[in-house]
Amino acid sequence: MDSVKRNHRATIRDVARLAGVSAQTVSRVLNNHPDVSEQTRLRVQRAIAELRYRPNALARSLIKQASGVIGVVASGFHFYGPAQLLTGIERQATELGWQLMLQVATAPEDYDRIATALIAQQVEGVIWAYPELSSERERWFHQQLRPHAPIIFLSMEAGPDEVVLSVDNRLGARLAVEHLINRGRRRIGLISGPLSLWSAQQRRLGWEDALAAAGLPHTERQVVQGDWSAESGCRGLHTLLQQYPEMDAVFVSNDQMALGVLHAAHRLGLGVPKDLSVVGFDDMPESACFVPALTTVHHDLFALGQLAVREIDRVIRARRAGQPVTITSLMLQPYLVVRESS
Amino acid sequence: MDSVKRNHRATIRDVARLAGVSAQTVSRVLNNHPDVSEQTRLRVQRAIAELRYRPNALARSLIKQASGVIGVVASGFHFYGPAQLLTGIERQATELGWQLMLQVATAPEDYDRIATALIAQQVEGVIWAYPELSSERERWFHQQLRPHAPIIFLSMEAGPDEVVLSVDNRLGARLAVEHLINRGRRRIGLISGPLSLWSAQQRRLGWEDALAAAGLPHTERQVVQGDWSAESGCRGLHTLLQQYPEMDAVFVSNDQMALGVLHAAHRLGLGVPKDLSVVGFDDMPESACFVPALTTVHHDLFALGQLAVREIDRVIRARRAGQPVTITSLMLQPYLVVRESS
DNA sequence: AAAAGTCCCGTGAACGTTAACAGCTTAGCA
DNA sequence: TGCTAAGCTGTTAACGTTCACGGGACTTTT
Repeated sequence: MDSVKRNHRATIRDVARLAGVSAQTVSRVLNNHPDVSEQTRLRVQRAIAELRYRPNALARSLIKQASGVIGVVASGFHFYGPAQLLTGIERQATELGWQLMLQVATAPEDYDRIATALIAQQVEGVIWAYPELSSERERWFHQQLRPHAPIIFLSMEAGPDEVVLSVDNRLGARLAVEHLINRGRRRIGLISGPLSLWSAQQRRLGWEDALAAAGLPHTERQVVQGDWSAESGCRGLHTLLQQYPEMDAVFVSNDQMALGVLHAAHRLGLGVPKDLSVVGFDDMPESACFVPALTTVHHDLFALGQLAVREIDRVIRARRAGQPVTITSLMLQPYLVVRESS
Repeated sequence: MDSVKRNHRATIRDVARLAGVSAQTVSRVLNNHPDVSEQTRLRVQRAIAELRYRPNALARSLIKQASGVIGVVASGFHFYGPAQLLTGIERQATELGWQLMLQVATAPEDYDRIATALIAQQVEGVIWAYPELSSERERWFHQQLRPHAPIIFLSMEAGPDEVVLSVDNRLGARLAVEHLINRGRRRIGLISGPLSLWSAQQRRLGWEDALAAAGLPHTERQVVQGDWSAESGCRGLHTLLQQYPEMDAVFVSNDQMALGVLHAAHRLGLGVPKDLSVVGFDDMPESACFVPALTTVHHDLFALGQLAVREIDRVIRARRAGQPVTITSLMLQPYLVVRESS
């Protein structure tokens, strides 16, 4: 008798049958089209409720040629910066009604898998927040992803025809190091992040800028490369003190590594800031609670994430409407927060 | 002449036409079906490459009645625990070939929006990692989400017919407090997380367990509620010292708040562990670098996330095959890591 | 030499929704 | 009275893929 299969989700046709109307009319009710009489609308809504009908976004995407999904390529959740970025992206995306398809990259080898997945899922735009620095990147993206969906890159080198939103890492680093110089420090070390990443490289350049502007030397023995983790900051300080024993201040490329530096200094009996000044980068909320409280560079990655979504949203809407858009690259300005460690 | 629209993605039919075969044959090549001659396979693959054809996962999902997507409901990226969980989930999901549709909940008011979105996107399973403690939860889920997709809950109270994977927070807290008691401390305070969350409540119960087992009192003045942030730990210690001045040790419900406690103690001139022992919960990598290094409870949320994906994968596969599955709730055992702060 | 099996390939329908169009009714107007 | 417009509803086709089925060519078996 009952031709509806058990355990089968109700479709728009089931609703139509129950309400005694056509599928098209149900569709009109679902999409708030005006051309439906109040009486029919109510009947349809009752049928929807009774059958617990839920629209199928996949079918809708297929016919509409618009999935309502944007892809996000992130580098993980471990560190403060990426996490803040994701938070901003997520917040703005749900506010504008976009769904997020999340992809985590750990190395350039993941690019192919990620691009394939995003294209298959018909994402309408991509926010690429894996800040790798590679010469092949541009060629690759143009071939693969770009023909299918617009991309906005975050925190990387701007190439031609690419839109990149970022924080001015170089400026931030310069501010940090200038501050150390103003406090009378002259022998300033650097614990950098992985130099394959644009942000790490920019922060290093900012450190060089400040030293050069003050006529101070910057040599390889003043630099150690970490991996953003506290533990690497800890090791970094030990190595740095061996390479560069006369150091009286250190600029650390993120707050988590700076925490390791504070720890190591404490262990070694070095007073901060008396014997060694320390400045970090990120201004995580925890940094105010370090012992001693950390001087650091503040940047608003939450805002950057939000902005990225708003921009991709603009591009996508314009595309749908067949209008041309221009969005341009942009850099947010960071600033220094002075606390006890300098 | 050329009937293919400009800017239009190639479809399986375009490939078929170019290769001189039917769409079905192209489909067979794409899905590695055996019944294709080597010669045809090559012709099709050449056509795919030439047209830069990419399969449309939405169309495939629609006909296959299987989206290959699982929904993840998270509480954000700010704190160590949730971030670890997400990392484990993401890693295992890509390993098993699942796509992730990410939803962030900040309050129970978000449930409706999130469930609607996940159902619309035809997720085949849901990992619910927003650890809220609410009596209405069960009723709600049975009505809404359960009929559409299996759910695994993480870190919450197990109800009937619900599968919950979690860490034994209560045990972890008991271990921490027993350790403090073994070190001779008798007046042990608690800085808890938001008590609307199951994990925070469990940790509080573990603290009570240990005190009760040792015949020690536990009163309201020994407790302060924080919000997981370092800053709230800082404030928490101040409040707690006012309410409970004779305190000689404190169990802090997560490491980030413990950082705030260490900071506040340092500011107040309290020696840790001499005047005040501190034990945290989480064992974030940074905790080993706190000043002093933090004694804390280690739990493996990465493994928990992986496990959750493996279990939902099992359930989904069984469902597809029409087989019954039983998965059962489970608790991972945490352990104590003793460092300098106790 | 017929029957059966294997290999390879194509046809038509279906998944759940919406776009485009057509058609019917009623109202308004000259 | 006839004409136009407005309001509401239904029909058909389409989105891009796969499933179920059928069938031809060739090989093997009896």
